[in-house]
Amino acid sequence: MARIQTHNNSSRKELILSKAAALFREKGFKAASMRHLAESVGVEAASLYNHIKSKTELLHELCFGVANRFMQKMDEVEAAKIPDIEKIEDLIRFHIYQMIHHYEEVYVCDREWKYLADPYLSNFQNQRRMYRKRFAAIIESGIRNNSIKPIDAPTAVLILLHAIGGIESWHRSTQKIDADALTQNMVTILGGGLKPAS
Amino acid sequence: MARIQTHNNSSRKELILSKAAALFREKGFKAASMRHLAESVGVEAASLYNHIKSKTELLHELCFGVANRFMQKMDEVEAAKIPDIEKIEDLIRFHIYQMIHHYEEVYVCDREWKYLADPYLSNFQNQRRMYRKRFAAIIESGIRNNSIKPIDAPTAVLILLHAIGGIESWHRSTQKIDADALTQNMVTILGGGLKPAS
DNA sequence: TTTATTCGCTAACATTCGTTAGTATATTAC
DNA sequence: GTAATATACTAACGAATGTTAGCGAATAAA
Repeated sequence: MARIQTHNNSSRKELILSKAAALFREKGFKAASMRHLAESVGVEAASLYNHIKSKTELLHELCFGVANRFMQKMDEVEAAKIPDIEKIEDLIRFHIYQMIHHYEEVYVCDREWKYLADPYLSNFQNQRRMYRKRFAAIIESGIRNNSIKPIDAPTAVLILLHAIGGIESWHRSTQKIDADALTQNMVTILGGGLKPAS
Repeated sequence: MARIQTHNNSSRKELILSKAAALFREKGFKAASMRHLAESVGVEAASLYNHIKSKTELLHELCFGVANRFMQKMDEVEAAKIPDIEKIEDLIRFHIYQMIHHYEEVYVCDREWKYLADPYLSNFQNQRRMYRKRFAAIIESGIRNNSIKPIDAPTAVLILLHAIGGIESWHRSTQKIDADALTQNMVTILGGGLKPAS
């Protein structure tokens, strides 16, 4: 019937993407149907295909959009001339920030990537593995110069990343503390577990 | 055609349950079909219904089986006469043990519970909320007697539980350290983040 | 104003889904 | 041996899925 946005506004697809992120997060990728998505966009299901190629394409774009942001941050942090422990806290803060301010996409990227189709799936898994390796390398560097407790670095990375993923629960919580306080608490607990007893 | 187990062996359903856990974990509840499950049991899809009521019933039983084990452990820990910090480490070790030795069910309980049908869904969410409250209460008690750093207890619980959920990645890892070392590392990092600077 | 393009719609498609009905066979109980 | 029960099978159902085809109206370009 009526077009919702003017023609020259190319952000129609971006609206679909953001609605898709919310829907995939709420229902899960498999349980979210194109008809649901269409409804939340305010359009019939078939009309979506004037803007997108397929349901999976939506997942591709969401996942790699998020992944690229994290990779870019990792580049910056690696290049920075600051102590290792600060690099880690910087990364933790970035993760938390992303989780809070781009909740839906980050969550989808975190929990629904396994439904990616295969050229993309392997690519994504490689990027993920690489990211964790680079994170672990920073921790190992910190261990060598005694600014970090001697622990198994891959295990530490695993703990950090999943702990941050838990903000999901905070996000849904009714009586939530404010974002800054949350960040500070997480850095205290997670960072505190890394620093050697002084 | 041929029955796979003898009649008086009542564990046919348990086989289905354990195959379901593995399948739900691998594919996700929605993406796992009864025909896939049947294949992995070695039977036609319709035959499953001689043993189970529905697909959702499988999820119920998996989720509440796990949830009940954790609730029972919490009862024990609360009743024990040991310092708060030891209670917490005890719980952490229990979580890790469960995650390692009952991986598939625990994972499914953790990540797929949202597909429970509604009398069960609310029930499950309540139990979950209650469990976290009781966990947080132990932390708060520890804070009051100065054996734990003054932090936001609900946030700490959230971090702990999700960090442990990350063992999922360890489980899939090719070059994994052994389970005891993993446990020790996690207790060091997570416990270390809680103890006050001395 | 005419022409081309964008973007909505309805209708329909082939698959896949969970599940039921009805039947046959093998085991157990008597 | 006979009756009863447990459990496997084949066939089929209605519903929901992602997606395509084709059409009409609105916008942009000429």
